[in-house]
Amino acid sequence: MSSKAAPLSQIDNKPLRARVLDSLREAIVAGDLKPGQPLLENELAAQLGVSRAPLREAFQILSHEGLVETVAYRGTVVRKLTKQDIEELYSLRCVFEQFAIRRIIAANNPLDVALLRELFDAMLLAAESGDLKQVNLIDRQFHDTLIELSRHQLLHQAWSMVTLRVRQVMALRNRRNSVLTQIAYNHVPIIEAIEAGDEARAMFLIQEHVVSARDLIVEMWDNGDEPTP
Amino acid sequence: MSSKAAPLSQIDNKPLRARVLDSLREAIVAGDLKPGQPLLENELAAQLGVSRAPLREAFQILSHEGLVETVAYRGTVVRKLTKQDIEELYSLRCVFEQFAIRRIIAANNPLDVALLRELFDAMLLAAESGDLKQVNLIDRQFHDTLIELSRHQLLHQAWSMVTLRVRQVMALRNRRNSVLTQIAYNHVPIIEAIEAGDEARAMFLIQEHVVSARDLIVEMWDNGDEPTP
DNA sequence: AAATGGTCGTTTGTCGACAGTAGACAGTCC
DNA sequence: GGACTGTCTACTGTCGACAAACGACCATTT
Repeated sequence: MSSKAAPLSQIDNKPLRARVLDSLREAIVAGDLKPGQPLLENELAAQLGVSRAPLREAFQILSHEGLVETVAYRGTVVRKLTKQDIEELYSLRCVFEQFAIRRIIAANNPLDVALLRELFDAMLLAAESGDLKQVNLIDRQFHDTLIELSRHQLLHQAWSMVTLRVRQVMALRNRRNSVLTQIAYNHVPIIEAIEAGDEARAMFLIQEHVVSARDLIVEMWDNGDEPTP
Repeated sequence: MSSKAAPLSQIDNKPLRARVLDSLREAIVAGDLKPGQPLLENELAAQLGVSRAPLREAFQILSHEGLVETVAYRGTVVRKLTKQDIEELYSLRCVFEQFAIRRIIAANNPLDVALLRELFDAMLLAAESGDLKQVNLIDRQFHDTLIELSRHQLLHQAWSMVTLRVRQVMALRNRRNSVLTQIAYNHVPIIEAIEAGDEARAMFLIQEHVVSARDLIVEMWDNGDEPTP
């Protein structure tokens, strides 16, 4: 965000609600606030050292992002994730990425591919040093970059709704390490298909990629959709 | 929203912010609040007879829906619609509808097609009696129904962001009457393709449909993207 | 015993008041 | 004269307090 050569870093002057929002969102997608957990306004306000007003304004956004659920006069809880939620999440994610890739291919800008290759190199590096956290971070960056390179603000906005909850899902399960370098190498054919302008192949590959990611999650998702008898 | 055979209609017990939200949203998508128009909190609160708190909470949602733009300490204005916005709007809309139709075809439920045919009949009826407003309403319902029949909550949520602003766009231009019955008949081949399970054809048709709708708007969009010199 | 009705405590919903900020305007120094 | 600086104002941001609504519990009635 900040320009890199600035002698003095910019003072964070964002409204409180924005900082509260970021804080809560991070806690939710990181899994610190568990699904189903009620968010009491008084308690949270005291904990964050703010009044209820900015907190409530942050809740509005979170609710619209689908991270929490608010019932009038009943309160706000972290949204639960059912198996169906996950199916929907990944299926829409796939649609978004396919659309983004189509646009990238149509734009046909060599710099785009170069950027993706850069990310891949970084991911490979992290994988070889066994840094799982870093691999995950770059993996996320890779897919976020796909969306950004599509240069479609509205898509970008819609994407944020999906990617936030995907992060939440990944945080809530114990990610098996799998083979790190294998994860990294999975991205190569996608980049190559984009580079070659082979739309059909890119569509197929990204779908495979997302579906396999989904399957990893879904099969080990323990909580049932309908816990009521 | 309300069930139709209820002897007593439900008393509106929604929180103020929700009613404020609906009111503002309707005013914006109907074009009563013009793009660029500043929304002064005090003024609007007085006008609606509420305090600023629920109004501000409504602003949060509207901002997240892309209908207004809020700058910290500067205020909130109705979001302007540039040509690029419209391009993005319709391109994403197309992606959403294609995805919805793929799911409808996959579900292969005859009742879905029946419902769509029903809507078509109603549209045709309205078109023949020259009721432009009604045709537009049913046209909207038709496309909303496509999304709903996909039975994909997340898609439905993302769709609302798109459809709201499409309504705004349509409200802001003076819709040429064109040939009403022609508009209605445009939907027939789409329904037939769904019925036949011909995915490729349905994809093509809905794209044509959306693109032609977009072209009608874009070509007569007068305001430039960058009015600043 | 089941169902109805009332009370109470907790939590959210709303309000009015105060503090803070950005931009506009005018004044001052070079 | 030009540019910087100080003030002023209208608006947003935040707060604490009060009102309203819900759910749980208990008393009452049939």
